[in-house]
Amino acid sequence: MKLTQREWRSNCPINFALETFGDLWSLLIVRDMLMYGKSTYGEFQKSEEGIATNVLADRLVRLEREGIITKSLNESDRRKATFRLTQKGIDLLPVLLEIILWSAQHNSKTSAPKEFVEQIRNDRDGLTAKIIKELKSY
Amino acid sequence: MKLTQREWRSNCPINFALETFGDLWSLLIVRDMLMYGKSTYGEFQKSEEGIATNVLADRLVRLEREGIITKSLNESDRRKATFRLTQKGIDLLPVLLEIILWSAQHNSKTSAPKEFVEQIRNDRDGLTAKIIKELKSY
DNA sequence: TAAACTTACTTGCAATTTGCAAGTAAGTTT
DNA sequence: AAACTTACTTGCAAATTGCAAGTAAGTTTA
Repeated sequence: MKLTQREWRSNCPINFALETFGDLWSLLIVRDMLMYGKSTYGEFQKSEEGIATNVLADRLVRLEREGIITKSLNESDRRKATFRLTQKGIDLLPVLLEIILWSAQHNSKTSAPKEFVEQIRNDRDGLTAKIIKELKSY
Repeated sequence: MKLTQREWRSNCPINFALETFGDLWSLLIVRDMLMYGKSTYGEFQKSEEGIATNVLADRLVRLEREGIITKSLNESDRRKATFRLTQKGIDLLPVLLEIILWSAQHNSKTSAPKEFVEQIRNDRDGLTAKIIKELKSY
């Protein structure tokens, strides 16, 4: 019965991740939530990279399906949904931090602040705790 | 003059990475090279995920263009090219390790060996040094 | 030495995804 | 009530993906 059974290309952990968020946009949404506290469709759409409306809608649906975010109604404005990271989503922070380090090393035009990069290197745990604390305060 | 100037959606480090390897296949190739010492087209093609021939060819060209791998002729069999990771490619190891940790946590069917996951957690530097040493011995 | 085999792609094609921009329905503000 | 805002949806063309056959170059075998 294939109705609810998802096929995986392999059980390799790298492949699992790629099948979960291996596209040009998903991690940008996670970034916006983890780093900038964004939580609505309109906020994500305003990001500099300029995601298309249909792709944004699609990715939010996917990320919710993958258990990385949850979607709830905004009570003060019922046109809006509020998206929040699950623990599974928050657990992507170390991945993002390593990606930032890699990019800072290899992209001469990176907008990653030097102090931020140094902090990832020198106080990973402190920074992680700070980001998560800020996240929970939104 | 736009001939050699590449347009980036933004200078954000996450975006830089996604524009470099944000697809379903690129990191699988890097995995095969870092973890399994694969170095030829045929070896990559045999991976369990079953990449299409045209996509594999395309990704190898891209990874080379991005400076993550280099391609050289195999002198003992001139039909084959040998691909090797550059330092930029090797520097993706910490990203891969964090992805493995994340997946091990969130994929109940992961094929990542428990001892390997424990080693990532307990001796990151030792493991990194070991993988790189093995890499250079291929 | 020629035939058979292997290797790394290339090609043809259909399905799917992406990106642009206009459209739409529901909700809020004026 | 009209105007505006929000979150999508839609139409469409271009790009990408995946399947599988095809092709050229190189190697092995008889």
